Amino acid sequence: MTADRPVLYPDRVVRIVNHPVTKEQVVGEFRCRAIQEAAMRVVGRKGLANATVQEIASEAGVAKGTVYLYFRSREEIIEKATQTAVDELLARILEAIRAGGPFREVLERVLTTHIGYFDEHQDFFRLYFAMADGSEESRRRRLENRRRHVAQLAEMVAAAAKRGEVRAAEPERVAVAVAGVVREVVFRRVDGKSSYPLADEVEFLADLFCDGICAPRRRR
Amino acid sequence: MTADRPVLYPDRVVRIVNHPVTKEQVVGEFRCRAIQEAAMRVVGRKGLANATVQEIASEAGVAKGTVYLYFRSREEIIEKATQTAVDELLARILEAIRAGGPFREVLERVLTTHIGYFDEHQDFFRLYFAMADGSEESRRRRLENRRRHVAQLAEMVAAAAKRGEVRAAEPERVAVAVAGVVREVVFRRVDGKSSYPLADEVEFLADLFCDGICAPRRRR
Amino acid sequence: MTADRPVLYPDRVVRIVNHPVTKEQVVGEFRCRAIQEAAMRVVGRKGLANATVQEIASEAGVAKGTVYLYFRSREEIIEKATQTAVDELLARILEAIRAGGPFREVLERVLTTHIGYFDEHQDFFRLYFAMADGSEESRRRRLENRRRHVAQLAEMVAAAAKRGEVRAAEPERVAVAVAGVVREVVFRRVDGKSSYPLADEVEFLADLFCDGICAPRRRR
Amino acid sequence: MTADRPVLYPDRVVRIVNHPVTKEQVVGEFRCRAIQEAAMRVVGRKGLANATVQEIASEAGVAKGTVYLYFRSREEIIEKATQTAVDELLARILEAIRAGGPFREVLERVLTTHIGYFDEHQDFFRLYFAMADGSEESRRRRLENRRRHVAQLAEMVAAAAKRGEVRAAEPERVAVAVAGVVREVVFRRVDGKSSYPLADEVEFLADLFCDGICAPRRRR
DNA sequence: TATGAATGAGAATTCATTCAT
DNA sequence: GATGAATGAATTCTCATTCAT
Repeated sequence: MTADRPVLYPDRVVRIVNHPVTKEQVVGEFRCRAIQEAAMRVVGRKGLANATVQEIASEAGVAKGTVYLYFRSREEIIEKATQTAVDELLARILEAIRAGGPFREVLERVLTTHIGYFDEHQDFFRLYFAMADGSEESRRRRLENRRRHVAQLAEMVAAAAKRGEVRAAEPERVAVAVAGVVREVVFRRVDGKSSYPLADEVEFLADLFCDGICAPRRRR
Repeated sequence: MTADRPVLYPDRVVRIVNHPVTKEQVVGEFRCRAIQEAAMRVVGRKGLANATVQEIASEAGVAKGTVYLYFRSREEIIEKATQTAVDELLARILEAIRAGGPFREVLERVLTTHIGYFDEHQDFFRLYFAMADGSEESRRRRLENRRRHVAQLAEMVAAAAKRGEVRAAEPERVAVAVAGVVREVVFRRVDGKSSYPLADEVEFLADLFCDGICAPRRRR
Repeated sequence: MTADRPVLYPDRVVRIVNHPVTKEQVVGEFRCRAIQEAAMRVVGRKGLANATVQEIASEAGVAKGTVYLYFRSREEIIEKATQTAVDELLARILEAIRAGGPFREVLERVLTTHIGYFDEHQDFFRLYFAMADGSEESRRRRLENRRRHVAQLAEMVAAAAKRGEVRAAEPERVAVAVAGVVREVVFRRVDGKSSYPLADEVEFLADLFCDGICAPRRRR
Repeated sequence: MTADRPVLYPDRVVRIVNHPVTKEQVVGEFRCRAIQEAAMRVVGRKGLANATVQEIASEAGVAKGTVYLYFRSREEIIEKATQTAVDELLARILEAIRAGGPFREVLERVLTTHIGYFDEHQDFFRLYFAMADGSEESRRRRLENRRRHVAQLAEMVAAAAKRGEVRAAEPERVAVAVAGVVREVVFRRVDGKSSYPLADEVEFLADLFCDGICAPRRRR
């Protein structure tokens, strides 16, 4: 998990299989991953519109034609690469939520996870934040991801509301706000405009969401 | 000011001139505006990368070549269209800030202005929020607009802090948060995912930023 | 006849007309000439392929549309401009030939006239020497001009042969050689590669054609 | 070596290699050559300005895009095609000069080589004699070729002068004259205006340059 | 399977020509 | 007549995708 080569899949994958995995499958999965990661690095460098299949292939160390053995089209590469990384990100956030604890603690863990993920996988953010320039299908997928993301955050808020830790009203809207703020903060961090330590960033945002800015600081 | 045809310039323009404006100038300005607006609609429909000069021209009701009488390149169309609208948006937000009053009131006015602007000019949001894949110049311009936007919001917060209405700390970070939340909310509104009345949306966000979500609702 | 503005027509034109020339005709001819001269200057500056109608029009001080009142197409402008200048050049050479005298004298006069014409009308040479990139018609015209040119020179040689001043054989081939050498010399002069005084250039070439390079210099 | 398909490279290429040439290299070189030759034929037919990449590609029997696998731009095709052929031509002329012998003999060999080359590669002459309308770089290249050509001829004259075979004065100017005459003669031959046998053409020109036209024919 | 040469649809841009004013 | 805005055909170049080896 170096900064140089984002790993799209969870670090440890437990395979529960009863028939052996053929070498072809292993190689195939390895290629898929390599191409997706290459796509991300290229998009990170050049932007979505300027990421050519040729450059992605070169970056992945394969020939251009090979890419089409694993993906049907350029769009599919982008799509799958995004999806793989989003799934990973949302899985981590979910984990952070499920770990439980007081709301403030959970919120901080979620923010840390989220912002930290982008600190680590800077190449990914261009993909994640690109407006849907692609097909209708692609657009739909992005919206669905957004929905899942908001739903997770809303679950976190709703749970806290049930416990009486936060005002009960409209967890989804709060979730939207959190997502928006994180996006903007990540943008500034990746773009080099801001370089607060992660913990500091998280504390500031947790304060903001918990207490607003009108009240005097309550804790810590 | 229909949704169909965003107007890029202030609604009422008072011309104080003593020498008449030639017809050519008027036609020229009209064409420029028509092309910019067409560009916005096409980008709104197809996304930035898929907006071709041909389609922009058709949308504007002119031939492809005509576009190049008014703009040097596709990039310039996009650039100018974005800039015209951003200038207009930021001018309105600034006005909302300068009108003064208690923080909560100012904040609500700003949110209303901002979100309302995008409600009115839905086509514009893809341009405003697009990652800049283009030239270095284009990238710089976008960052500069972002900077201006945040600076305005920060000024609002700083003024309130001076008056003791909000916690003094770090107006710029608050500004970034506000910008992020508004972006996300606008995205959902334009995308049809959310249809709260504008006033409701504003009140919710104002509450959030003023009091956070941990305290019980304080006012209203 | 300034270097700045080559005049395509003989300096003094004696009109033998019995009905008055209307103002329209005068203006018309003036415009025609202005446009042709402009075309030459532009071609001289930019090359044939890069000389646009717009730039020719601007150079001539008229609007683009006006050009089409006097010429049917860009090609016709180029065609006519070339033709006018070629006619002028050939007329001068003919004059130089017709003035008579010993061969050597006539040859020198012709060379002086020819090379001198291009020294004066440097803009013209690009047109004159351009290979026929245009239509079949245009190609034919150029060949015809070449033929006339060679025929004139051949007449000069033939006359001298008749007088026994030069070897009788094949005046046309000699004429071709003279035309070729002049073209090359002019090219170098205009291109700035060579800057011998005109008289010197002429003397060298006259020596070459009269005596070859094997014999010792005979005269002067 | 048909008139239909000028061969840009020397007829017999002796490859002294100890590692095998890959098939890719061979195919690549073949394509390069095919495209260059196609370019020449198209320029020969349509003129430099009217030779489009599409037509060159079709003539070469490949798709438009293929051309760009081997050349960076239309200009480069033209440039390289010209250069390859010019290098070949000048190499042959140099060989003719270096073979030595009495001036008259060398001159005849050079003229035979030069005119003969264009008799064989008629398509090439439009490229060789075209004015350079293109980039500064392209212009420079053409001048440099011209310079090399003249320098070679001048060397020939200078050597003869040293041996006392010709008047010593100004070999370069003589060289320019020779170049000019050859150009013109080639032009007429290619254009179908003249169809003297090559040997006859050469003898006539050799006579002209050696003895001029005033003296009675001295030899043969 | 892997390759990368070949393809050709499609994009931006230019400019000769037309035509309403 | 004169103008210059408008047009759109034509051109160069790119790049996703295919396919023979």
